[in-house]
Amino acid sequence: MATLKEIAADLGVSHTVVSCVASGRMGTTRVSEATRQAILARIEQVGFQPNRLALALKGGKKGYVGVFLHKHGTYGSEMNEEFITAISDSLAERSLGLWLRFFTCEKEFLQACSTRLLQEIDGLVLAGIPHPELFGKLRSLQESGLPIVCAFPQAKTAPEIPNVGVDLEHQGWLAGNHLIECGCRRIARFHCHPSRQIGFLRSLESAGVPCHEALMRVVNGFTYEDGLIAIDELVRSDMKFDAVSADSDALASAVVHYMLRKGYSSENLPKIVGNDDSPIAQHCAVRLTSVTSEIRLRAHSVVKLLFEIGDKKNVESIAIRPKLVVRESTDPSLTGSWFRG
Amino acid sequence: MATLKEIAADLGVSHTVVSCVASGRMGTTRVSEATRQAILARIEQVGFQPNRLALALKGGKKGYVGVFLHKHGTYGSEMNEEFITAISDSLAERSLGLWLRFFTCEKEFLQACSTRLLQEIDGLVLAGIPHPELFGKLRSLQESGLPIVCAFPQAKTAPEIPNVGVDLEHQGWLAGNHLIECGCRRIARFHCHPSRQIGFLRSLESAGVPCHEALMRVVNGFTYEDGLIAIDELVRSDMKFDAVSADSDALASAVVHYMLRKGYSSENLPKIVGNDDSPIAQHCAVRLTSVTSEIRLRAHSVVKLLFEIGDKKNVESIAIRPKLVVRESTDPSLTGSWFRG
DNA sequence: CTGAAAGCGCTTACAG
DNA sequence: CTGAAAGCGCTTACAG
Repeated sequence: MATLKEIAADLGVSHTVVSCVASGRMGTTRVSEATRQAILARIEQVGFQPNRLALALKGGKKGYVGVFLHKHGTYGSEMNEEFITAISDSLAERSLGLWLRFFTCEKEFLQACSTRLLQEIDGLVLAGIPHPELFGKLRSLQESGLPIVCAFPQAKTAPEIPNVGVDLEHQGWLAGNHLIECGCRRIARFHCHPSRQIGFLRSLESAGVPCHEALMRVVNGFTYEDGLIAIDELVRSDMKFDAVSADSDALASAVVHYMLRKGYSSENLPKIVGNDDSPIAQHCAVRLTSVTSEIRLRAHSVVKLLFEIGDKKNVESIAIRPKLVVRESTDPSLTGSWFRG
Repeated sequence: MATLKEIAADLGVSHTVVSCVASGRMGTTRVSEATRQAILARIEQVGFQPNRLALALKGGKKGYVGVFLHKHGTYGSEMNEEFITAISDSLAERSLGLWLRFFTCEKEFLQACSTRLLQEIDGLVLAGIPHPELFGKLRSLQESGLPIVCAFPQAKTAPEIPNVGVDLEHQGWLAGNHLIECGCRRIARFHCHPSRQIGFLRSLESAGVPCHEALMRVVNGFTYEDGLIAIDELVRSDMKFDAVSADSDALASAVVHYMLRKGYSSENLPKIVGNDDSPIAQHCAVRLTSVTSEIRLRAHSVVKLLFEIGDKKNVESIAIRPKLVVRESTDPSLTGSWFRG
C-alpha cells in the first residue's frame, strides 16, 4: 500500500500537497492544475487510501461505529441477528466498520465502553433492552461529542438521546383490528407490553367490540414456555374465546401447538396472531399471521440518524410503523397445498 | 484520559522512561527502583492505558479481530447469532474488539478485505459458507503475516489455513445409532451433507440394520419448505418408514408438522431426529431430538487457535465432536406435562 | 504556487 | 541511570 510520502517522492513534490489534493481539503494550500492532475492520476493508479490509523490519531474520523447490544427477542426470533446484519450492511455502504459488543448488565457495558472507546469510534448504537442506569454515562459520552442513537422498542432513554422504536400501540391495534375484521368477538390477549395492550383495547373500542377482562392475560415473558402456561390456564378456565392475540410469535406458536396436541384440528383452531413476524411464525405448525417489528428498517434509520447527528442536524426520536403479515392462522385460504385435504 | 507525556510532566521525568515502565519492555533503558515505583503508582492512579491508535500506527497490536461471515443455517436456526456472540465474548475476555462484516460473494469479501484491513486487525476469522475462490486471497493475506482461522462445518479451505469444523460423519452416526437403539428399522433420511450420510450408513451397517435405498432422500436444501416437499414425496411413495433422520431441524420440524396436519396423532408419529439443536427443535409441535453442531464451542476454539497462531505455534484443523440431545420426538417419556393426556 | 515544520501518542534504538 | 531524537502516516497552519 502506497503512502503519501511515496507518492510525493515519485512525483517529486512535497507530501503536503499530495495530502491536500488527496483529501480535497486545500486549506490555504494552492496547487497548479498540472501537478494536481498528476497527483490525482497517481492516487488513482496506486489506489491510494489514507491510513485510517493515522487519520484517527490526528483526530479525524475513526471509520468505526460501536454497537452495544443487550440481546432481546425470544430464542429463535433472530431479531438480534437481523438488527446486526442490517446495521452492518448500512455501515458498509458508507465504508464504515462495525465494532460489536454484547452486554447484559451495567458493569459489562461500562467495562467495554471505556474512555478508550471514544478514541476508536465515530458513533455509538445502543440496542435491545434499555438500561436506565446507563443514561448518565450515555449523556456524558454524548456531551463529549459522540453521536449516540438508541434502538429500543420504546423510547425509554433520556429524551436528549434519540431513539428508533416501533409504534407499539399500532402493533396492538393492527392485531386487534385484523381479528375483528376476521369476525372474532371474543379475543384473548397474551400480553406483556402495556403500550401494545392500549392499542389493542383501542381497536376493540373503535369497533364497538366488548372487552372481556378475563381474556386479557398478562404473561411473564415472551417465550414458548410462557405461551404454554398461558394457553393452558385459559383453556382450563373454560372461558370461551374465538381468537388469541399474543405479544410474540413464540407465545402464539405455543398456542397453536398446544391446541393441536390437545386434539383440535387445524380447521377448528381459534384465529391466532403473533408479533415480530420472526421465523417462528413461519415454522409454526399453522403458519402465523404476525405483526412486524420492522427490525431492518429501524436499523437503517439508526445509521441514518447517526449520520445526521454527525452533520449537526437536529434529530428526534422516531417510532416506525409496523405492518400486518397475514398467514393461515387467521386466513384458511392461505393454507399451503401441503396441508390441504 | 492521561497521556504518557502528561504523566512524565507530572513526575518530572521523560516520557521515554514512562513508556518503558508502562509497557514492561525496558529494552536498553534502565530506571531506578524509586522512579519506577513512582511511575507505576501514577499509572495506576490515573488508570493510564496507551492509546490504541498510536500503538497500532507504530506497528503494534491493533486490538481487533475481523470476522467475515457468509450467513449459514436456515432462517430461525440462530447459528450465525450464536457464532458471533461466542466469538465476541471470547474476544472481549482478551480485551479485543470484534470487527464484523457479512458477505455473500467474492466481490463483497474482496471489497471489505482491502489492503487497509491489514492495518486494522490482528487476526481474521472466516465462517459460514466456504468460498473456494477466495483461498488464493486468504493464502496471500496469511503469507503477509495475518493469522487466519476458518470455521466451516467441513475443512474445505486450502490445507494451510486451519479450520474449526464439526465431525459431520459422527453427526450422521449419532442420529442413526440413536434411532436404531429406539428400535427403528426402516429409517428414512433427508440429507444434503454427504459426510453425514456416510456416518449414518455406518451406523446401520455396524448394527446390521438393512438400508432401504428408497428411503434415502437427497433434499435440495435445509429449509422447512424443503422438508415439506420431501415428506410429502415420501408419504405419497407409500414406502413404509418408522423414523426420519433429517439434516436440519427445519427439515425435521416440517416432517412433524406435515404429519400432524395430515391427521397423525403425536403418539403415532415416526421417530424423528433433526440436526443443529437450534431453537427450531424446541419450538416444534413435538420437540425434536437433535444432534448439536457445537457452534459456541467452535467459536471459542477459533479464537484460541487465532492466539496460538499469534504465538507462532503450529496449529492444525480440528473437527469438534457433536452430541445428541434427546427430546420427545424420539422419547415419549419426555413429553412435557402440557401435552400429556 | 509550493514545501518545511509541528504535532497526534506512542516506541525504541542510541547517546550521554 | 536517564532523556533527546527519530519515526509510524497523516493534516494543517504558516512561511516563503
